[in-house]
Amino acid sequence: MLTLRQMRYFEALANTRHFGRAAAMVHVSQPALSTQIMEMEDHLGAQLVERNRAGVLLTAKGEAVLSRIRVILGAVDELEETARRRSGVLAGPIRIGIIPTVAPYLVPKLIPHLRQTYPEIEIELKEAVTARLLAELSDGRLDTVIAALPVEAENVETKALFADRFFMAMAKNDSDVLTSPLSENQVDADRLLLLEEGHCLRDQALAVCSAAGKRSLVNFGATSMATLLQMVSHDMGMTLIPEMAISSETARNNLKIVPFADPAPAREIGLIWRKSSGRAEDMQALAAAIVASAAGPRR
Amino acid sequence: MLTLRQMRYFEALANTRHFGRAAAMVHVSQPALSTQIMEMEDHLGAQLVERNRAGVLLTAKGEAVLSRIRVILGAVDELEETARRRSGVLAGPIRIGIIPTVAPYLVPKLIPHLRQTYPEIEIELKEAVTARLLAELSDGRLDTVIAALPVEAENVETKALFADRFFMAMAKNDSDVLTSPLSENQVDADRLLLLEEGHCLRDQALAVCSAAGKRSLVNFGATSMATLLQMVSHDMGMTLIPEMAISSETARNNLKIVPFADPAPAREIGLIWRKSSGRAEDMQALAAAIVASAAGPRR
DNA sequence: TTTTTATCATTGGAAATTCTTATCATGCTT
DNA sequence: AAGCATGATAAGAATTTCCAATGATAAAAA
Repeated sequence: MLTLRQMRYFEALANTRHFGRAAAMVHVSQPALSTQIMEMEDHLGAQLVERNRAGVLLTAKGEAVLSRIRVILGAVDELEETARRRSGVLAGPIRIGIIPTVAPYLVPKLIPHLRQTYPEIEIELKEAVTARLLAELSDGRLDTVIAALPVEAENVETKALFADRFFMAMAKNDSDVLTSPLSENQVDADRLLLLEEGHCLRDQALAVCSAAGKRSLVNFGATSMATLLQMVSHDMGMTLIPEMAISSETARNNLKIVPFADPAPAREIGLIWRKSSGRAEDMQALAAAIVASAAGPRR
Repeated sequence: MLTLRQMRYFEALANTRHFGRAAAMVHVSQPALSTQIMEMEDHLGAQLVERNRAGVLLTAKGEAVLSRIRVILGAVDELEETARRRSGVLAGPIRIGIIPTVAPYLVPKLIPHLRQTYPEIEIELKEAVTARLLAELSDGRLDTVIAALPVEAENVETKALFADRFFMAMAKNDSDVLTSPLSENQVDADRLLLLEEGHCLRDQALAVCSAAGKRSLVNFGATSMATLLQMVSHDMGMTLIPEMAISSETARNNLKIVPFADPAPAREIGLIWRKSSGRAEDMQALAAAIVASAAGPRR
């Protein structure tokens, strides 16, 4: 069996062209190195070096083998270095899944914050609906998921991060005159616009407006909050908007934001990871970073 | 210390996602594999796999390590295969040096002959004057040299291949009328054309014509036999031509070839290799191939 | 609940590999 | 011929790797 040890010895031998000095270079006795070189030649079925009084020469085949060995040893060094360099909290790769009704508002604050706090972090992001994210979490393609709690998943741990209150968004010139603060049963379910199937916010909106039974007029199913609010600003209806989306989505739209009466309905955003991941420390740090970047710039 | 064994075990584990099956795949017990994986994680200072009842998951770092490991193992396989594939007489790489007054006449016959007889041979050729070839032979950049004997070199073995008689070449319309066969002192040293310094044929020509002391008229020093005979055919003088060069060099030139009286002067072509090369078998085979291809097509 | 099952970790001692020291063999140098 | 430098060989010690048996744990079944 060919070993890295043999390759390292062989490279030393090729560099020094001398068994004794090569042995010293790899901190081993000369017979030990001799033996390994011989075993290597034996295993490869070829003479790699020529033994002379005046030192050692590589055969043509030895040269060919040497150049391949150098490539291999280089790759091994790289492997060791990259694997080892990253250690500590949130250092190295982490794969995060985020639901679409959170991602656009959280990511622009979270990522820079993480990069600054944990310079060695390597973030990979995935945006999808909760069910898909949980599936990927479960088979190991994600390390953690940011979604609305509660979630149905096994073998996971969960940490609540913050509550995200709901508001009602409608066109500034909407003819409906609603008392502010709003009470939940004032909402006309026929005018309620929703995200497409699968988004948890869709279900939450229906629950809040106690309209699960009724058929919503615009059953179009928007693919994103931005699209949804675009529709709202064209007075096609109204929708529930989570607090964290307000500042970025109302800046450029013709929208009026109406609060609900206390206790305001809200969703709870949480962090989810596999119990078996052994990354509790990373997860606590990540949770803190999320809370900080979601809350920080708000004030 | 990271080992190939650990990498092989890890790859099996990544493929099977199961310690027991991975262990079976590499023909080892499960604890043995477990231990190696743990040592690897320890050494790299990073968790590579996540242990679950429902199998095994790779961490993000584990995935990164895996892809590098696959590259490394692939390179090792290639190394083993290419090194081992070639074995047997004159199979694999051989670096041959040939002097310029032999190469153009021998190589076109020798190379096809070798390729046919030893299909796995990989020939690398170098053409240079004897001194340079012997230097490269001595420091291992060549495996063998084809040159005129005797040579001054240490730690080498030598095998005489064949004698190569000298003839005198002159322009067909040369005004000198020489008796044929020629005796050596008939040559007018002032008309003798020579190769440049360093070619053994230059010294041999001077020796044959016993003109070492005299200054040759055309001290131009041609760089090759072809050039030299070009000059001869333009009636700029005459020169010594070795027998092996005659057929190809006279075909297109306006030359007259005059033999010497017996015993005709000749050079001896031989094969030279390092005593320590351990390739005596290859060398005997090569010698036979050279004799066969130099003599064969002559009759 | 308790039991069973599946899975990976741990332990203890055997087997194998690898190492060191001492010595040998060889060919060059003196 | 003796001395020197170099790599090979030998014998036993140290280290690594392995296996078989067992433990620990959590999910699945009873």
